[in-house]
Amino acid sequence: MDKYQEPLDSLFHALADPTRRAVVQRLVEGPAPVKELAAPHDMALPSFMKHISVLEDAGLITSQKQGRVRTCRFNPEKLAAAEKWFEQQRAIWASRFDNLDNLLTTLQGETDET
Amino acid sequence: MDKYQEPLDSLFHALADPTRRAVVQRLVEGPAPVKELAAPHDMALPSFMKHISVLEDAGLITSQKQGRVRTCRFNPEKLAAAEKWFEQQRAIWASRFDNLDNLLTTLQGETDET
DNA sequence: CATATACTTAGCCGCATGGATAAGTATCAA
DNA sequence: TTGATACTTATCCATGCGGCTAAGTATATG
Repeated sequence: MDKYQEPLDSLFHALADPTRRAVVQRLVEGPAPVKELAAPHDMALPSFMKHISVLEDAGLITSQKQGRVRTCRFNPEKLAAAEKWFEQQRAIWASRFDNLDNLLTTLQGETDET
Repeated sequence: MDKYQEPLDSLFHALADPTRRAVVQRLVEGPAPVKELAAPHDMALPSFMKHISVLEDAGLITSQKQGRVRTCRFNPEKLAAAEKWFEQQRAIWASRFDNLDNLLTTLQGETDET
């Protein structure tokens, strides 16, 4: 049983960590071996490898091993899926005044306080 | 001590759950009371309220109480911050062939296998 | 062949998360 | 003023997460 049924779950979970976002930010500039990726992070290697696994399971990166060295690469497809979700929400939000009912309830709400 | 020092941490964490994304998707269409938001989700109210708190702490939504009813609204600012991060990564990725070194190491890598 | 390198596997730990129930509070409706 | 409604607070529980160490494996390098 996978924990994340929906792809966006694992995707956003993977991005909800500064170490993992830093790895992605490094890999969009080009591929790198695990050792190089791990260097800036003050953390034991097995701990760091878990982050790599999370990113790989989410589909944000791929990796292959040659000899002793595992090289990681960024995979742009999944990021696009996330961006798509954002754009959909933004589009609906932008069209929220398309009918008068919405406009009225919104204006009403804006006169309230907590 | 907050768990998430960086705003993107709490933001992506908040979005890494289908219940919470569904709430956001509902709220981009307009404000709604907690009871209405909770209705589609087969979950006890206190459990659901935790999701609302997570979204509010992340800054994705706001809420105010009038009488017995707490009304929730979408807040677009934080979503924009996330979108900005995505765009930055996409921009760097798009410019990865700007120098020959990157191109060569990439072409080299594409002939490998796992 | 011996040693260093680059992971990999296994197991442990404390805290956070996502769910639950039970009981409390405040407001509105009859 | 009684009762229903809409949360709220408190507490509990199982699981997951992010870190650790210790030990193992496989591949260069001297």
